[in-house]
Amino acid sequence: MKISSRVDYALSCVLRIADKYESRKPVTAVEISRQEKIKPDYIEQLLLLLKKRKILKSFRGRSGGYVLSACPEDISVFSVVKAIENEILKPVCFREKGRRKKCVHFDDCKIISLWIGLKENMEKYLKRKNIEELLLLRRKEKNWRENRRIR
Amino acid sequence: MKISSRVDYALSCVLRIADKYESRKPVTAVEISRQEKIKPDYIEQLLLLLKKRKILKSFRGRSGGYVLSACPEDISVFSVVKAIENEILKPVCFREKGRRKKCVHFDDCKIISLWIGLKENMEKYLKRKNIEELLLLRRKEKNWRENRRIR
DNA sequence: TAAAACCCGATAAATTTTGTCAAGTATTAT
DNA sequence: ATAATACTTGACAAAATTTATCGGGTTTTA
Repeated sequence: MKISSRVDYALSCVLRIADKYESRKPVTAVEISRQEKIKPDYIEQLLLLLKKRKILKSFRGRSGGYVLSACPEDISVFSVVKAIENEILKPVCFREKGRRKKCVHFDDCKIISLWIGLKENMEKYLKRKNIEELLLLRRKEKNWRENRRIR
Repeated sequence: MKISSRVDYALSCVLRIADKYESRKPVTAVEISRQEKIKPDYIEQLLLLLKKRKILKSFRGRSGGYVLSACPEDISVFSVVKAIENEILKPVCFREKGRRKKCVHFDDCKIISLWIGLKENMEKYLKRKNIEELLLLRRKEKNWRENRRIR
């Protein structure tokens, strides 16, 4: 199991836009594209999903682009993941395949409840993490490196 | 993201074998195959992995089969998942692709630490769950259904 | 009014997962 | 002994999913 690259990229995009949150200047897809080395068309897909879920707002026209629709602290990692994937983990019963509609041992199969629990656990974790937190981590490390360089 | 069917099936297998833990009778791949409607060859692959990780022991020959190598309570769901998948979640940095060996923004990219945290969280959850627990859930429900039927 | 940016959907390419098959070796009940 | 039963291994084809690309729009503003 892997985190999909789309989710990972989406998070990068949000972070790039969050970097400019103070200045309130919209960030364009092309700008992010240059920074992240991803084609703008591909980024666009992600930004649109993020916008649909109200994580981003966009301004059109010549000096347009995307901005956060809330402050970094109020945007959870979960909401970003959810915007892209909808379900971070799909609890599927693999015995429902074929012509059968229900799991062979539907009544006494408790495995799916395990995956549902796992999913809830993951969601709880991701809800605790927010964009601000990731931003701070980056900045702290950056400062640390810059201080090191000076000496 | 989905739990792979292999993990799900492996867990079913372990549960089927655990059902017979008291009687100490080995359970054969064909037996499980009939119960779970999966081809025996496919099940074999999973059983072998489980055996390699010491979750199962096997007896060869005419009246052979598989048994648990520990009591159901001492087998965590995590160990089963680990036997099949090795890593429940691979924390990958998607910016390492292409000719570049390292992430474009290696130093200031903290996203991967997020996935590492998520992975640890998932593992913790799965370590708490054991086979006995799943077994009890099944049996409880079964009894409940049977009591209902009698009245 | 042209440039810059957003918007949308279809589809091709790559990767991963899933499942099948074949050809063995080892063990034991009879 | 030996046939039946079960375990062992590896290669590979089919299916599903993910990833990425592309083309053709519309809207807005310097």
